[in-house]
Amino acid sequence: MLMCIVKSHTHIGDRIVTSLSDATSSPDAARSRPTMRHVAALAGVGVKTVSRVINGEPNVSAATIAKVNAAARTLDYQPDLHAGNLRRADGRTRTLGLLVGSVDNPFAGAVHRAVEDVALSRGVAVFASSLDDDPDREQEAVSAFLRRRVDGLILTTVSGSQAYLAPELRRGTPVVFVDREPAGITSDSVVSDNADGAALATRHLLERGHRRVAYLGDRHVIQTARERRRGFLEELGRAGVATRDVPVIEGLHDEETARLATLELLESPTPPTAIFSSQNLVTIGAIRALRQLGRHRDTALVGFDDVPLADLLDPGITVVAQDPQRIGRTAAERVFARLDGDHEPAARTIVPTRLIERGSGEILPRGEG
Amino acid sequence: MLMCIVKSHTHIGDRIVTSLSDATSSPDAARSRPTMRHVAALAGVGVKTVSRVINGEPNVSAATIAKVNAAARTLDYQPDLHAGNLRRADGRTRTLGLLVGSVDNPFAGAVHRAVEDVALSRGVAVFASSLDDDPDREQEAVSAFLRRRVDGLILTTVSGSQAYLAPELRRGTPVVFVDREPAGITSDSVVSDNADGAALATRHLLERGHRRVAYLGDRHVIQTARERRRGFLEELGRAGVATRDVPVIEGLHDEETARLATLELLESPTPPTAIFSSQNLVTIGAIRALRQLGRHRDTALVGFDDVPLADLLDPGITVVAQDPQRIGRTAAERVFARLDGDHEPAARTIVPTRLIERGSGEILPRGEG
DNA sequence: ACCTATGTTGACATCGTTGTCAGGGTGACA
DNA sequence: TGTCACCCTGACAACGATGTCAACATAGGT
Repeated sequence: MLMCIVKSHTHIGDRIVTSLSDATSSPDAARSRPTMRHVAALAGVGVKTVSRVINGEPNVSAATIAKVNAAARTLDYQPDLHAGNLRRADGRTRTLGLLVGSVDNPFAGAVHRAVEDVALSRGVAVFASSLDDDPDREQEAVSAFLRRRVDGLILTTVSGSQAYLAPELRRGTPVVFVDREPAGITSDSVVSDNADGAALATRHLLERGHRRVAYLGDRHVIQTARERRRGFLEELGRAGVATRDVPVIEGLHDEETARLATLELLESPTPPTAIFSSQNLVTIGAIRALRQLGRHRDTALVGFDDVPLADLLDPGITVVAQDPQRIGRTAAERVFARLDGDHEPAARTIVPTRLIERGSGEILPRGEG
Repeated sequence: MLMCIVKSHTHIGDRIVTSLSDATSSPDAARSRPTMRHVAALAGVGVKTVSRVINGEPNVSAATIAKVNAAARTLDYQPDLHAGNLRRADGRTRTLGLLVGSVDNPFAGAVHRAVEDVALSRGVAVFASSLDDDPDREQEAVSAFLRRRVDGLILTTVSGSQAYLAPELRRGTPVVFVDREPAGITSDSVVSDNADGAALATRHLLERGHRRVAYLGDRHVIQTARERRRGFLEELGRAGVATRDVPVIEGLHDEETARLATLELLESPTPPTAIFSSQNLVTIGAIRALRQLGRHRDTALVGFDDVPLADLLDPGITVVAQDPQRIGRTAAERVFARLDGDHEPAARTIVPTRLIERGSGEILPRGEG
């Protein structure tokens, strides 16, 4: 039982015959990946018919469907999605590119998971990459996504301008910015209300009588970091606190830099009675410093973005929690809405933040506690 | 300035002329994605020459390179990686499929990040999916990866057998199993020594005099859960503890089920003096239950797999930590080694675990503390 | 028996790219 | 001046699939 495949060429009369031994047992056949032509040959039908069966198109007889399916199963045939896409009318790769801060950050993990869930329900696979707040990585990740012809992009960005995406947007590729808003370009975005959340946290501390409140922030290039700083300072201003002497420490991007900065802050001549930390890793660094100096029970702390197990610490960590799950879901839904033909103007979706009181934010200023 | 593209057909003398208006300004041109033909036409060279420039092939004059690059930039041309792959000799998509427990689990996040780092250094993009310990999801995720022709697979699995991957393995696709070992098939795997780690945790508790030690485990279908249970029970056996009355609770898969099971356990007539929880979410659930009943200072707890902020809790949570970062890195390196032609027999790489004492595991049995 | 409507099927061009190959230009050397 | 080698270049087929279209078989109506 020898199976032959005839590849016809355009030159009339010129034919090349490629013979394969029995596809079910020969190592040769097993080594190369079966194509539709192999399935067609084994089933004794044309390739187009195989295509019809694989894609569930109508007008194929039941007997033919059975033959083709049997052949496909025998050969362990897997259609090549990308080859199909080359010719397919809609040109969709059923693939999405997701760029987050870092895939091992809990916030990003939650966003990712939500995006995946929406994508999965539509048979779309997700490329995930970590930004690491590096503009070069941003460029390379986006470029890698586009070279792979993703149907849509969900991006956390850090470079000064995303204008480089303008041509791609014009071609109709949906781009949704998450967590941080884009610059130099207009497109959908899904973000927390950073300034408002920061103001909320700040007001919470002010209401408890704190006047020396310190700000621990991420690098200034990061849009949300600027927003949170703004919300913090504006709230102080509204309360009539002179912002000149307020300790504003920026450029913190991981636990360790945050811990060291907090140590320095607490050991200064006039340490703050309360701290607002503007990011989850910074919050953790601040907690470590407070513990290290035994000051965690007399220095108030409110963090922006929730921290794992924050409720199990003593005191529990009061935070302005974002809703990463909802951010991710909403972003994915926007991408798919665009793919489904939504041509509304670009919209900014603001996902509310929520203050969760757990103890650390309710500590009163020293001398009044 | 009108740019024309001539598509020659095979029929001699039959030519179709497609005219595009100026590609730099017309909305028409901007809407469709530029191909090599567009770039070639604008640069006034052949497509193959464009291909050479884009891929950095040698033997192209400096002047031509400049012309092509200028045209590519003007049109914002992005090569289609998948179209190229169709013809390219090695057939590599520079893409990898990663299946983890859930992308929002900290263990999985760390594995993912490590895989990404290795992949990025080789220009390979990563598809990430969540397994959710659902055999159907496993099948669908693998199938989705294969239809997209990933170069390699890194898989956490849950179905009873991975024999369905045999044909794919025969075709030479590298498959590396992480965290859990495969069944029904032989391929590379990178895992923690689960039985050994569990025994380590158990011994730690036994050495401190505990005799009523409870086991809180994940679902029995999960290979690592079985291994950890085995290590636990074997260590009890070695210490001469009768395993008949040992509370072994299985089937816990999230914080809440673990919390409820722990509550029930602690409220039984003869509660354990120590708990071994075999997974990070289960550990967290157990912590919550212990706190809830105020028993966290008199009931010892050792968890398998580290928990975020475990060192900041009071007491700190003693764990047998895995090294997810190393597991991910090693798995990715194995995939690339296979792709680079390594044909050694399949190997199981065991990444050591490490007991981290933080307090909860050093609590002595009641009446002796 | 004849025509038409409908269902089934496969040949062929095509998607965007790369491999092959052959043709032409240039410079070195005899 | 002729030969040869080398560099540059582009026409063409091919990769694995789908869209188009025409051919054919079958059934139904006259």
